[in-house]
Amino acid sequence: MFRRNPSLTEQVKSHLKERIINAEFEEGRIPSETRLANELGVSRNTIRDAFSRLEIEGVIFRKQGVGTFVNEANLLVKTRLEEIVPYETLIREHGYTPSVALVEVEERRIEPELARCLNLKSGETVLAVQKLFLADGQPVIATWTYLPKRLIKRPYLDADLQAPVYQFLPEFCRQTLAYYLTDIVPIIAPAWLVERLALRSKPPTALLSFEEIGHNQDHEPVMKAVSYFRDDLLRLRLMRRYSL
Amino acid sequence: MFRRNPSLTEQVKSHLKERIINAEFEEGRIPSETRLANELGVSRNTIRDAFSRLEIEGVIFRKQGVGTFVNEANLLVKTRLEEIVPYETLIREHGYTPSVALVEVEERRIEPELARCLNLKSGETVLAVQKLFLADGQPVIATWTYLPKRLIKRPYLDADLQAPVYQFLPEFCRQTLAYYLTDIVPIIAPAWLVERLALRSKPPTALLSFEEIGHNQDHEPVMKAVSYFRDDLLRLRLMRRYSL
DNA sequence: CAGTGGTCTAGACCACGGG
DNA sequence: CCGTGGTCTAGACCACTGG
Repeated sequence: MFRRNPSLTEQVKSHLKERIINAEFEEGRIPSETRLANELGVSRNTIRDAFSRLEIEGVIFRKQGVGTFVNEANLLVKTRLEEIVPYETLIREHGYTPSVALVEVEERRIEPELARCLNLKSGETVLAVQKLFLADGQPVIATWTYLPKRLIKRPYLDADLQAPVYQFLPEFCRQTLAYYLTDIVPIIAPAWLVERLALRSKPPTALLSFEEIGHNQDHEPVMKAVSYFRDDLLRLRLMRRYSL
Repeated sequence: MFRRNPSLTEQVKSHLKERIINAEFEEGRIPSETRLANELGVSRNTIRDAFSRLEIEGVIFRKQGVGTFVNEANLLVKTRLEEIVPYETLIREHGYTPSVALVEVEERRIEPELARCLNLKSGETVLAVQKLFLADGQPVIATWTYLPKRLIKRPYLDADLQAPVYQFLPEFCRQTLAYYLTDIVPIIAPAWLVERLALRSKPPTALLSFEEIGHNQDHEPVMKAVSYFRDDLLRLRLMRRYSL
């Protein structure tokens, strides 16, 4: 039934996810682990691994002695903050058509606070990139990305900067982005943001921002990103559970 | 070496966590899975299960072909939003001594929006409870909890309401809180909050709030909670990763 | 090449929930 | 009681990394 690579577990997982999305399971009840193992021709452990991942994602839940079920509540959750997801995907999952605009690219002498975050010396320069993400043409997320000039190993075009950072970094800096450490910070929208995000409610307006330090696989900080969200259009919603 | 119950996996996990906290592993390198399995007298799968959970929590990371390591970066992260944690614990992990004050308890005729969230009829009443959490005596989190009167099966004292909701619900309502669906919303602090949280910066001040609908194990909404955070004292910081 | 983590199997027993 | 998910084992092979 399945090949190897991607792993059996991963194939079983996406197979089940598809059937869940197509609402193929009556009353949200998923067949038992033993039965699925027989049907799909894999061991029960493989089924369990796939179930575990789906459970972590919130797609299903299990009740000992009863069965495994589709988690309908999860359909309301469009965001999984623990995972890095391109903003285009986030926008699409909220039901809009995403697009990106490169607003501004400039080199800057580094500021002390940034130097501290990225372990840089005070003389260095960074590339500061401002992008704007739109949902159905409406601006919803504004981002600033700060990349130390020193890391850039190959010449690039502005168009290259329009791609997500996690694509730019390996290609032009020989760095792989492993994770962000993210601070969630509420702010009062400054004038330039009111304009950029076309905020219409009368000021002051509160906004969510993410302040993120991106780290490579050696746990060294390689970049900083700050994002501002229009929370009226893109609601950050998540599921919080006991224990898992 | 270990008894059953709690599960071997859980015991191995906390055993390792302790050794990690005590910095017993040189250069953050954790012994190989096979070696740990022999040392602790359990199967390699059990070690792997424990490792997986620690990896999800961000405590360790693994590199295929290399080894398993302590994740130092994780020490900066005090919050795991995906999990429900008592605010007292959150405050303690930020290095303060927590305390709670019950500010106000009142019964209210239900508002239309709340009725919709909790699947209530318009005639019903809810118990509205305001609490204030303090860190070293300073107010840092203000919460409102809304509980349908109808659910409360036993008489209670105000003191009972000072305990976390997930303790009150099973005891007085025969309900178990399974998860929250949480919206993260930035707001401008209204006057009562400026006073309650003793905000000193000149207004307007931006604040983070959580709007949460608590669900029981049958996925029915049973309560609503709104929390307001002083983000200057309690920073919401999290680790965002690729894929896991 | 040797050693590490990643995947998978087959089989065993336990704990829980419902009829 | 039976069927469910929860835990655990022993052993196999693969994929990757570093010397």
